[in-house]
Amino acid sequence: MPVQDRQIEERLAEAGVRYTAGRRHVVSALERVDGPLSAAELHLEMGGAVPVSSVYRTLAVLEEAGVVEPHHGARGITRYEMAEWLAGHHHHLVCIECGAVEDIELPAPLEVELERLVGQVSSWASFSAGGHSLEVDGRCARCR
Amino acid sequence: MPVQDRQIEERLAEAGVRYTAGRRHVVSALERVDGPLSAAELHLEMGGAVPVSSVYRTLAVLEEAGVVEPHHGARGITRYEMAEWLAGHHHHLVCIECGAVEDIELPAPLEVELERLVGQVSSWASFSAGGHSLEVDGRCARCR
DNA sequence: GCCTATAATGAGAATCATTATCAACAAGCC
DNA sequence: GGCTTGTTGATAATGATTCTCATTATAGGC
Ligand SMILES: [Mn+2]
Ligand SMILES: [Mn+2]
Ligand SMILES: [Zn+2]
Ligand SMILES: [Zn+2]
Repeated sequence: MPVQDRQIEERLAEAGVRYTAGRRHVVSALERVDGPLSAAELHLEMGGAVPVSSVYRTLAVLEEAGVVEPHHGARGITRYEMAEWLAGHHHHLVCIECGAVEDIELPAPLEVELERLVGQVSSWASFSAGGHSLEVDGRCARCR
Repeated sequence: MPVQDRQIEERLAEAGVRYTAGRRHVVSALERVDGPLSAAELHLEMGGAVPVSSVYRTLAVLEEAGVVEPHHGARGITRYEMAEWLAGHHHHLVCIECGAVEDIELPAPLEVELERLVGQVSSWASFSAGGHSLEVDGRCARCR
């Protein structure tokens, strides 16, 4: 029961929902993989332990509580990953062939620069900026 | 018939498809608006002149030919905009409230830096990079 | 202009991800 | 144990997108 799990439990308590076995399953699957997963992919990753309809509802609950974040990809597929306050800030390599998403981290100096720019350009556009994400698309090692 | 249209005609010819009236309608609607549009939104924008099923097919043809590019948003909705070689390279401010997407341009120096980083981190990940896009999410002026 | 081959269109059916329902179930509390 | 309320899971409904196929338009060849 790592620190993370305590924080998640707490966050769900604040949201007024229980941290049930099914929800723990989904969280632990998301923690174990390295990029965002769709409901169907999660269902498989858990060996069918949690039915698809429950995966969807669980993801909605976790998103509402701020534990996971959605990522909208090709073919109308939404994948989820642990929220940034749990997984750390990062960006994505997206394969235009198979849709796989890989996490990447930028070197701190560029990240700082980006952060500064985002604030600047946002205020100029009267836009209240929350997060940001750099998406690089191309072909993954398997799809070359 | 602006320069753009010549280039598009040429590109479609290379792709071995015709630049028909319906396809011209869709292109001109996308050129006239200021953010990416979905198939349904395009259908409306054109006053129903092109049936929805044809809009979808047309967008697929235009994407295949590299004339338009998809943008994947919430609720499984895909919106299209003119490709970068026609509209210019830019990034996006995405409103988490109403879904509106606004185009932004980064200052050249940061763009150069980004480009360099994208190439670097991609080769390290055995990833063949195509384009990249920085998405900033937050609340637009209207939704504050 | 007319013919023919081929590309494109449009109405509707089919598909697929997601969401809503609702009856059965589990947890917390007295 | 009963009671209350949150949770689950099978299934139906929804909505965006894709497919099908009969019809129509277009480009050449004559
Ligand atoms: Mn990620
Ligand atoms: Mn744009
Ligand atoms: Zn791939
Ligand atoms: Zn807005």
